[in-house]
Order: sequence, then structure tokens, then C-alpha cells
Amino acid sequence: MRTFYVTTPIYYVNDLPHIGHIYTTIVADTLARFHRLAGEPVHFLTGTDEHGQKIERAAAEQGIAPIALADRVVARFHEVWQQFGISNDDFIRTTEPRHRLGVEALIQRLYASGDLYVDKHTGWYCTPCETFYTEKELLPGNLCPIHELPVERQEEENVFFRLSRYQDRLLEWYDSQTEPVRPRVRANEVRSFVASGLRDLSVSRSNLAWGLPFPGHPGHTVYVWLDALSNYITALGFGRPGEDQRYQDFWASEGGVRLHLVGKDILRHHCVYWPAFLMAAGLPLPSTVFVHGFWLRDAKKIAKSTGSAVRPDEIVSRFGPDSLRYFLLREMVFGQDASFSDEGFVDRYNSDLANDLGNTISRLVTLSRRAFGGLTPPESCADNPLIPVAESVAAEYRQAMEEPAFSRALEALWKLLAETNQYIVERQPWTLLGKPEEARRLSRILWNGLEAVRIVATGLLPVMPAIAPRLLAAIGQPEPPSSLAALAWGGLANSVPLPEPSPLFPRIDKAAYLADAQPTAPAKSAPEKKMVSIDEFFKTELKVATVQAAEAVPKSSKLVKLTVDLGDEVRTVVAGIVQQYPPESLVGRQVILVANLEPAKLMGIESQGMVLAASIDGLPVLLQPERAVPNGTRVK
RNA sequence: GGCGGUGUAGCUCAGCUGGUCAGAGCGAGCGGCUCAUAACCGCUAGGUCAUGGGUUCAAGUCCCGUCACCGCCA
Repeated sequence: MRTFYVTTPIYYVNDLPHIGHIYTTIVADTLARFHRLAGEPVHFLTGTDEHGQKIERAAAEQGIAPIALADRVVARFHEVWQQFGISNDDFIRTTEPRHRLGVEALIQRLYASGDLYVDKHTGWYCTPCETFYTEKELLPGNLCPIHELPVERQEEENVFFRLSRYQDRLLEWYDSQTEPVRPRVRANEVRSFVASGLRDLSVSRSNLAWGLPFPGHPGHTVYVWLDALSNYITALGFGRPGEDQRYQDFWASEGGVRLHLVGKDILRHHCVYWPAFLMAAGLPLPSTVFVHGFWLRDAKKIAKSTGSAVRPDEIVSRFGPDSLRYFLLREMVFGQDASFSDEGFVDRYNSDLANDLGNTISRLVTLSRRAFGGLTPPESCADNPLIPVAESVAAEYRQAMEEPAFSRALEALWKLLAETNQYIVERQPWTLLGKPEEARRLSRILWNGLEAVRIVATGLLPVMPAIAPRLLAAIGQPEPPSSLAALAWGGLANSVPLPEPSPLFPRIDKAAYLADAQPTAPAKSAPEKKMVSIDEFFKTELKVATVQAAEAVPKSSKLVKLTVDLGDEVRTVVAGIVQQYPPESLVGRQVILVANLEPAKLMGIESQGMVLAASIDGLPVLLQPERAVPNGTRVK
């Protein structure tokens, strides 16, 4: 029998839950619920990663023990998961004894395979941090990124893992038929990284007390990623003989699905280190690592709607966690990045949840109650145009959920809603009200509509675990089904009570909501300073140039056309400075030019650059080198 | 610099192995209906499928070049 094991990354407790954590966990939960409905044995694991430098330091800053800090954050995670209806079967913390036992067992296997050895490691060391940094992490000038103090070259002894030995096997794995790394872009990235050559990996740390003791290497702790990644099997009981039934069922069993959901920031750890560790230990690999994208704030949209921000908290408190679950799953093409905005949420909510779903239920329930004394229609209908649609929608939904491709699965369900509304309008059931001779016809029409809605609500059970049962109750089906078999046409009970309809998704007044969404905060009064990186700054090419010729632009009060010498080229530039600087005063003068500015036409003249000037009350004061320098000299 | 990816209607995106592929949803306009949460239904998009070549009877769909943007390179 196929088993289904799904994991989220274990979340690092230096950070409170945010949209990224929530998204991954909702995805995992939706999959777990779907596969349970499909009748498969499911195990859904999430948890927290609690060791390491950052935790140690953050705890020290707050004057508490690392474990106390972790406890605090873990409590918060539990709260949030409860709020979102997360149905995880287990929650692993890397500070638990069961985890340590598993990690030790894994490391024993790595020793046994001959893949661990001790070697000297030289690196950039910051004494106050007691940490080695890679060159990339350092600030310019070899400064520690935390203390901004010079780091020094130091040597330490480490346990190394022979990652290099697994290069070929990893490449084979990426290319295997099952496509273990998805989507393909991500597989390409990892493949090219691995193909460029792997260095052995340091898997122990000295000077870090807040970690698991490294077996056989006193004074050292286990590298946080070796520690953390192991959770996927330690939580199942790996390394604890007699208590490892779940490990046997969900990891070691033939043909079981072992799915890791990860963000693209931890691709390498999950697609290089982790499988290599498992290969070395002689253990089964995950069947799929699914790498999803990030939620971004769309700068353009934010600017347009004057500063609407990502406010999942407010969305949840006002519209419920399931509305957010729906939005996240519907809006992101699984695997790609997507942007998150209040406007996007409101649009999606109104058009999909309020208009299509909520309103369709509302109109059907109202009609049925009126026609049949508060009950569902007495007569069913086994032959009508909605049936083939419902069947193809159910098939498409199941396929998309398997893939998984949530946006497509939901799109399919909504296709059925659209067809249902169309069907209702075509049949005009309201014209049949109060005509006894049309009662049977009316019953069939309304029954069909309600039945279609029942199928949609059934498909929504994994996505909106709190709301979907309420949708079903609203159409007279108070017991939510426990199997995907309920997606088949024909399940709606006849002549059962229909509760009075109440809007499950009240429409959002978009204008009011967005106006309300204006940051009460500082945005306007104290504009935040937008910093640019040195790289961004250097995108602007500033060069010294000498004005060779200048003539006022006819019919313009400010513009002057300049011919400037940039050393290796001569350009035409238009500048709005002629009121302060008569043309003849400009000739021979050196100016600073933005040399890579997009050309622009001013009064019909193409300006190939911009002359820099300070502006006092709108009046320009030209910048110029303190003494003459060669034309074309870069300014920085 | 190397490798990979993207560029299709105002917006978000579908278009696998070349031949009803020029599409969907949202938004906008017009019309209809009134059971329903000012909802629902119908019609309306004249987009050089970034761009220049090429292969082919036939190319968003394959090949080469160019431009723009993005990701990865411990």
C-alpha cells in the first residue's frame, strides 16, 4: 500500500512564524488532508530547529537560556498552526532526546561507511563571535558582519564528511526517471552546482556549545544542518530500535512517497547534503523534494495603491484563516514566486469566494427552501449537462492535487461553479416557483445545482478545512465525507433540512478596506530611508566631461543644448540650466555627467546623458571637479 | 564570466512531443436577468506570441543571433 509522508522544513526558532512558514505549512497540510481523503496512510511532520549560533546569541542577548527562548517561540508556532487548522501528526524539536538518539545513530553509520574524517580547516575567524565566516559573508575589508571588526585567519580541527565522493551518484539521482527534485529549474540549478565539483563538508563545530555533542569527537558539536536535516527520519523513530515502526512504515517501505517541501533558499541542503548523508548511511532517499517560490511584495502595486502592505494577521482576523489558505494556494503557481498584496487578496476573495462560491450557494439554498418548505429538493436527476462537467472537473482536480498544482486544482473546481451558474440562468428556476405542475422540474434543476456545489465543497475540504464542512452543512450535508469517493456525482441527500442561508463569505468593500489599510504608521510623516547597495550605486556611471559647445534651445526658457567631450566620445546633452548659466559661460567648463542614462528627447533634441547640479529652490548649481581631470574620468 | 530560466491581451498567467494555439481568469465596455452576497448570464480583447534571421508544405511551439529581466555558481 502506498504511504504518504510529507514534511515541512523545521523552522529556526530565531524568528516568529511569518508568511513563508505559513505558506509551506499550509501546503503540507493540504496535501496531508488530500491524501488522507484518498485513503492513504499519511504522516505529516513539522517542527523546529533549535540549535546553533544565532539562537545561542539571541538567548544571551535576552538573558535567558537557549532552551527557554526556543520554548517561547515554539509555543507561538503551535498557536499559529492551531489557528490555521494544521493537522500535523507530529512536531519534532531538535532539542528532544529522541532526535539526539537518531542523529547519533546516523553519525555512527557515516563513520561506518568511512565518510567521516578529521582535518584542519582554515578560515576567517571573529573572536567576539567565536565563529568562522566565509569570504562572502564578510563585509568589505574583511570585517565581521556582526561586529564590523577585522577577522583573522585561524585554523581549527573539524570532522569532515566526504561529500565529494557522492558527486556522481547525486547527478544520477537528479536525472533519474522519478524527477526527485522539482520543479525542473531547481533540478537544473542543483545539478550544475554539483557538476561544478563538490568539496567535502565540515560537519562539526568547536566553540559552539548550543548543539548536539559530536559522537566520538569531544568538544565538538554537530553542524546545524546535519543536525536539522536528520529530523525527517529521527522523528519517525530512526535509531531507536523497537520504537521505529513509523520509520519502517513511512521511510523504509517500498513505494512509499517521502515528500519534502522546501523553499528555494534551502535547496542545496535538501538536494545535496541530505541525500548524500542518506546515501552514505545506506538509507532510502526522499522520493521528491519540492522546491517552492517566495511570496514577494510587488513594488509596483504597492506604489500604485499607496503603500498597502502584507498584513496576513489582519486578513486572518477579519476574513478567517481559510480565506488566506485559499488565497495562498490559488494565487501562487506552485513552484514559482508570487506577489502578495492586499488588493490581490481582496480581488481574489470577492470574485472567487464571495461571488462565485458564496453567492451560488446562497441563491440555490434560497430557491430550494422556498420551493420545498426548507428542505433540499425531493427529486434527484441522473441525466443533465452538469454531470459530464462534474466528472471531468473531479478528474482534473484529483490529478492536479496529486501533482501537486493547487492553482490548477482550484481552477478546475471553479469551472464547475461557473457551469452551475450558467445552468441556473438558462433554466430560470425562479420562474417555476409556485407552479405545482413544474415542481418536479424545479426539483431536478435545484438538486443539480446543489449537487454541483456539494462536489466543489468536497474538493475544498483539504484546502479550507474549517469552511468546507460549513459549506456542506449549508446545503444540508452536516457530515463531511471521509473519502474522495464523495467527488462522484449523486451524493446530495433529498428532502433534508436546509438551514437559513447566511453569507459565509461576505463581500469586502474593496475601496474601504484598502483605504483602511493605509499604514497608520510612519510611512508619510517619517519616510524611511531607502538604502542602496554599493552595486546598485555603481550601476550609475558618473563621468567627467568638458563642454565644447553650448547653445540655448529655441523656444525654451531653461534648456541649453551642450556638446560634451567624454574623452573617448562626444555627446549631445540637454540641460535645464540656461537661466543660471548663459551658454557662453558653459563652454570649456568641466561637468559631471550621468553617462549611462537612457536617452530622452527634450524639445526634439535627444539628450544622451544628464549633467549633475545641486538644486536650491529649483535653481541649479553645477557640480564640477575641484581641479581639472581628464575627460571620461569615472566619478565614484 | 559560467550554467539555467523567463519575455504571449491592461493585470496574473495556460499553451507537452510544430499543423482549429492565438487562449483562460481578473479588470474595463455594452446588453440581459432579478432566485442570489450591487451578485449571476451573454457579447466585446483587433495582442507584429521581446527582437532579427533560419529550418519546414506549416513555428509562440524547433535552430542560430540580439535585447531585457530573473535564478544559481559553498
